[in-house]
Amino acid sequence: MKTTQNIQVAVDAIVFGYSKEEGVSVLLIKRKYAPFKGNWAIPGGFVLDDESLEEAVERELLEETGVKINYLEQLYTFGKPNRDPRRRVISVAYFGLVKSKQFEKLKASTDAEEAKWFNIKELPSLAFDHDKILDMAIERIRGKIVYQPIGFELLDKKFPFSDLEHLYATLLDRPVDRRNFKKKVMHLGILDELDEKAKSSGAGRPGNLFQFNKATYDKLIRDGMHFEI
Amino acid sequence: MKTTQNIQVAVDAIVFGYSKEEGVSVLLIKRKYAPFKGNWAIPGGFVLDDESLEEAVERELLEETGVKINYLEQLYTFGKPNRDPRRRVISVAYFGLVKSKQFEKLKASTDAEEAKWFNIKELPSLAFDHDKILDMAIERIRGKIVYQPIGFELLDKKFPFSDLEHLYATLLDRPVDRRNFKKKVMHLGILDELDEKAKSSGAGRPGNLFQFNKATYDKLIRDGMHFEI
DNA sequence: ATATAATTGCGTTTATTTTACGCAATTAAC
DNA sequence: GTTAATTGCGTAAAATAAACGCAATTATAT
Repeated sequence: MKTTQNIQVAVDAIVFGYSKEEGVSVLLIKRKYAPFKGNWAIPGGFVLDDESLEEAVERELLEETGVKINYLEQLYTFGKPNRDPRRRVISVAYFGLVKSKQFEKLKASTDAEEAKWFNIKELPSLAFDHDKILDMAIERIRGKIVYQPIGFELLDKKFPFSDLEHLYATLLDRPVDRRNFKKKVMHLGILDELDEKAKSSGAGRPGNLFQFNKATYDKLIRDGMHFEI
Repeated sequence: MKTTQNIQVAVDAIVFGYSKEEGVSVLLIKRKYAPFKGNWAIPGGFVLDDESLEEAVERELLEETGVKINYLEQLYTFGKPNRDPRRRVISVAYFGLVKSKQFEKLKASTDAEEAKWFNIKELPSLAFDHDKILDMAIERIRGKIVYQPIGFELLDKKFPFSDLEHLYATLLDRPVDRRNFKKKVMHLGILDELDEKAKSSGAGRPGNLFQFNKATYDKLIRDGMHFEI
């Protein structure tokens, strides 16, 4: 009742990073081997027989880019018969987030000739059907940030409030009223205001640092709270 | 750089149906073969080398249950190494909807000894990790019905307004104010009110039939409309 | 030192949306 | 004809979101 299948299973990871200077960026690699040698692509690779999909993602990311992700969720599985010119490959795409601090250290290796962050407004065209995958990931992060607290996964553990505001404005690509935004976010009751001040990042009055309180968030969610920005 | 993989790719389909009398139901099959012989399970099977994932879902569903689905979307991919006791299987789960009319005609065959609709409030425990998959599907349909017009895919093409109201109340498992609900839905401008009256389904005053206008919906969405119930 | 520009912190007012609920009209069943 | 069920249309109050004012704090330039 089952014919021997000839399908390979891969994972891909669309990883986003953020900094106030660079905006929202995505991690891409330049392919070292054919097909699409020299083209930019989403990092990823084949799943080993005894590892979970998530383990495969983390392994491939570390191998190809040196990056450790902070948040990972499944995006979509792409399985059209001819998406890879060599053979049938279905690819389970994940979408991941890294914290600001991790943002710089990249070291390409194995299948990747180079790893690099690209601002999501200045993307090259990609190998395979990776353009489509990336589009879907960008749509997902934009859609999700308003009803799930994933924005905090892109910031450092402690951050000035203005960073959060700037992240939302950048990602949603629209102005955010500072006062209403702060009212809304603080009213959720999931941010702890610390006693430390941010080290002056230039001009202006430095404010306190804030920190996302996941335990409180989980508790509130259990009690029926509805997160929305 | 790539070791020969020994992973099988399957698809599963969680199919929901609805009728005013039976409520929201899900289509399950009783397994004819080991493992889990005689257990209820989600319909599905292995993907053939040259078919897309969606084609595989439709083929398996037709084979195992005789049902043709009206709406199909990908749910999640399950890939933990030991979810199938025989060998490594990753399963791409889809979630589908059928219209009320299709609701009755079931004919089990191939791997299925029997196919049957189960109300989502009276579910048996299932083979493999199918309980988890089904939970996720129920969560998805509940979550999605409020921000995407998928409810109409469960009703017949023409339906009395009260059916729509009853569907939302049943699925969301909370009372819906008839007047506010109608105001909200009609204000979206995506339902055509027909001149036909529903044939009296019992007592009370019969109202007009309504019909979802997908063309209008698509146009409004392009113009930035936001569907929400 | 002092003025200037940048940024934070705390408000108020107005508009919009959601929720709660009243009540007459139509129809089938008794 | 009366009753029960259901539809169709509305209004008032409550909650939420949007628009905007302005003083306080701090680094930088003069």
